[in-house]
Amino acid sequence: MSKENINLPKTAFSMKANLPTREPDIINYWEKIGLYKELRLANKGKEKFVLHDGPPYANGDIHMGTALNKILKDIVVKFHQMEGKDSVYVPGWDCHGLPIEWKIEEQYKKNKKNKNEVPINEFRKECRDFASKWIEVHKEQFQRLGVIGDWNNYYSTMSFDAEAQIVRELGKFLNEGSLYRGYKPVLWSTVEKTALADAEVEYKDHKSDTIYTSFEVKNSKDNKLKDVEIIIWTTTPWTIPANKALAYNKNLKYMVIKIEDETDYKDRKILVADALLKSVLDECKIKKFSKVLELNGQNLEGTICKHPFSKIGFDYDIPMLEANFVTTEQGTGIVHCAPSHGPDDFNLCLNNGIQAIETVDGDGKYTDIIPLFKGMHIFKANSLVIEKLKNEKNLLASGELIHSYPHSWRSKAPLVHRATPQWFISMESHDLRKKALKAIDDTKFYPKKGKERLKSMIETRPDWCVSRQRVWGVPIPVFISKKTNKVLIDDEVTENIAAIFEKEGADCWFEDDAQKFLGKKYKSSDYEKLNDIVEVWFDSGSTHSYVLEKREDLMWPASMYLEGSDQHRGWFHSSLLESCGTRGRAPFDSILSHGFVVDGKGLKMSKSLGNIMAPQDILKKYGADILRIWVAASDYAEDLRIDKSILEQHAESYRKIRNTFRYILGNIKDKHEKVDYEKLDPKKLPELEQYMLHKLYLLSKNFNKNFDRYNFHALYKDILNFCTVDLSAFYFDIRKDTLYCDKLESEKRKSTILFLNILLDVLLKWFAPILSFTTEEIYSLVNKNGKSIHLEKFPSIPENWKNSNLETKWLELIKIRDICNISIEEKRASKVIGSSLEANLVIKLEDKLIDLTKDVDFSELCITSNAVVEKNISKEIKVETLKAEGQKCPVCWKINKDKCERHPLSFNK
RNA sequence: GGGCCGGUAGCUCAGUUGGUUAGAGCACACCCUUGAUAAGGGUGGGGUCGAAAGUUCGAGUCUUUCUCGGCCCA
Repeated sequence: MSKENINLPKTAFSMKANLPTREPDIINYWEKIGLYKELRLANKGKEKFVLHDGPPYANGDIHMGTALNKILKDIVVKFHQMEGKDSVYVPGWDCHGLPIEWKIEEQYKKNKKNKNEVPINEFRKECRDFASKWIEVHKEQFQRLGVIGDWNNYYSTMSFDAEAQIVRELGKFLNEGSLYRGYKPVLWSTVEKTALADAEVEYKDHKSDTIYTSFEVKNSKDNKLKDVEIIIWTTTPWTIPANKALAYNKNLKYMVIKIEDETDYKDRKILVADALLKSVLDECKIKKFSKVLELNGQNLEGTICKHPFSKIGFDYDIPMLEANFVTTEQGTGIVHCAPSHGPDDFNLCLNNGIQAIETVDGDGKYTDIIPLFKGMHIFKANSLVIEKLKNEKNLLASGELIHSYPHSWRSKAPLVHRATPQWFISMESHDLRKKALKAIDDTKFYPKKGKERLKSMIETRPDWCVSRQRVWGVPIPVFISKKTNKVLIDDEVTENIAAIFEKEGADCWFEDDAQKFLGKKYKSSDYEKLNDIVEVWFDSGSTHSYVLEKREDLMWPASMYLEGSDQHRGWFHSSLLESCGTRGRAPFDSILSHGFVVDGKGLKMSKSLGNIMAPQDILKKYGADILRIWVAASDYAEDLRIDKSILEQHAESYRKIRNTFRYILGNIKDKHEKVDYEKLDPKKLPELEQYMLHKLYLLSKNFNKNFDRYNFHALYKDILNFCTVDLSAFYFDIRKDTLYCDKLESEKRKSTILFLNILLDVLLKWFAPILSFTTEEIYSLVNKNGKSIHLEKFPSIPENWKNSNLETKWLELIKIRDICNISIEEKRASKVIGSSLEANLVIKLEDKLIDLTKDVDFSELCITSNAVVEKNISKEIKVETLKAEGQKCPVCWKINKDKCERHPLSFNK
């Protein structure tokens, strides 16, 4: 029997996807038809959805994290697009900042060039070129992922209009008075007279002087603490003159002992942590003593002490403050705090209203505010401090220690923490914290836990330090009066600077005459021009002002910001503060945050573990659609695992989806007929198709629900399961007989083809935001209109596809079918039959089920040659499988005693 | 070290306010098919719900401790 009498599927849609080579062609196609422009044109005037792109740093190839972020953004944007909104996506890049400065400096090092000898703007130009280069690389890489956006009109934080607007934004804080000058410790090299970033620091061994000294209690809630002396240990005696506080841990136990040795400390009572008592006794060579008192850390609350130099010019109160950074690893369990010389000290003091001040100048010499020591270099001060402590009888012990200590990567000189003048935005002066907390309440978070995370950070964060002593960034546009030392506050000057930057960029700030920026109102000789730059979080935190507000195609506030969960402290945070400070509300209506990409075991990716996966490699091996499936199928609320086997699994699912489409396309012979859903009368279709329409109805309900909650992994799983369970293993399997063996004119076959057309339409659209390439491949196969699947809208499934009664019935039928399958399998296992078409079924049902199934042909449902239903007295469903006897029809392969009813002629040949 | 979040079959995920023998798909095993064919179908095995203790008639779900992992901070 030849095969010309049956309708076998035929399609140009290949089983093998070949995504790595096919996808770039599709990108070219999108480019050719100007897809992004088409999208804007087609949706002009519709309600906008603006996902504002958090700018990645323009430095280095993209990694899995960036790929995840961009794909997730693209999926969200496309969903809203197909929902019927004008869903605009403008990508951007973060360009200023230290990492790029390093890269250029590294190049200098290689070429034996000295940064300090290069004119600043030459250096800045190299930074700019470097960032530009990486923007181009990123653009290619992002587009390769299938991300659709305004790639030709992207934004960057280093464009002239951005630099200008950043100045204006900072000007708003300056003019309202919430931007102020304060002091903050930074790692400082007294040799190079410059601040160093963490990455410029090398740790190596250093010999330090160590001391144990004492702070006498002046006041305490606890009377027993009167005349007790608090002992501290430090490796930087030179910071003692800058001491402002002592820190204790409320969870530690402390001990007061009375020293009885014949020393300066004879009969004095000292306090140390219980856990460190032994080591203190040891180190300070205390032989004879008696225990006086044991107390909990919390009893130290509110205690005020005297400085060990209180009699020689340091007569001020030293409060004891609670801090969890105090440990019992070494020392005494009490930490001496100099807010100008340590980040911990600084933060603790700041939270308790003690400001850092400039105690040491850039050369490393004490400033005038330090009595006794002013003008002295700090590294020479240790011995003097020790001598004075000894004189004051407040030196319990001294020694030396070799330990790991920060050094400059250039000069190799030891570094110190030094309070330097910095610019801060106050959290309180203009209620910034309050406004930001209110804004968080008004924002929707996906997942919900993001809200608490951001909130707790805003609640406790200190004032925002926005200045950096660096080169590659936007200058802080501030002048300080030489006479009064006051900051010049004048809107006109700020605007003048902004206007100049807009025209020529910010470089001119460093080289042009200050008069140019001051205008005619002020004389440049009266003012000092600040040379600090704005920290990059302020740059990117202001994108809403120079991107969302300025561009016609966007809107303020954005519908959504979507970033990794680390951005709760980063971009979400800085954007929120900047916008609340200048506009009183958040620049976003909602925040979607995703977890981090980790390896298959849940460990973070690192070079040392050798578990890094590069998106480039995945694209080469699997293609972007597989990566997109991975994104869609993973729960972004948690960390996302990825490894070879996980990708392999998704590639397997992809094949299932691809074959689902291939089955449809093959049977409709690549000719898609549009179906008018509203005009379709389900009742005119066979029940199986009616039931499948009902399934689509349910699926669409879930689809919408999951989309509303941005639950993509549930949404994807639903459609995937529909393809495998309801289509491949059920509907497709059953309808093969009709499609292959029924006449083309048969109503049943026509209904099947009609349903396949509906399926193609619905599945293509539902999958499009995720499988952007494959759906496009199919779309252009069946539509030669030069359009794109991404210009389509999601189908709206009519209410009359819903048929709950039918569902109840068909769930029963499927239950019976399952039992039939078990029965068939038994016969197959015992080698009575092979194919299910070699079976005849005898199904025994109770009356109720017989009624329900009277018009049902189980041989069709179970793909057997024959099936009869008989009455069963009990409720149990019983199925017997018999070997079908007779002749196999050469067309439909059903076995009949008589000639095949459908194909009687086939036997003659 | 601190704050926050998380750990359910090999994998990706479901498991309402605590309530039958903890589910799905994939993967796996075996079988069938050779008219979706580097496809398709059927059946089946697989989990001490990270660990321990507690509350309860009853805990994957509540509490505590521990452990492992992630992000942020120090």
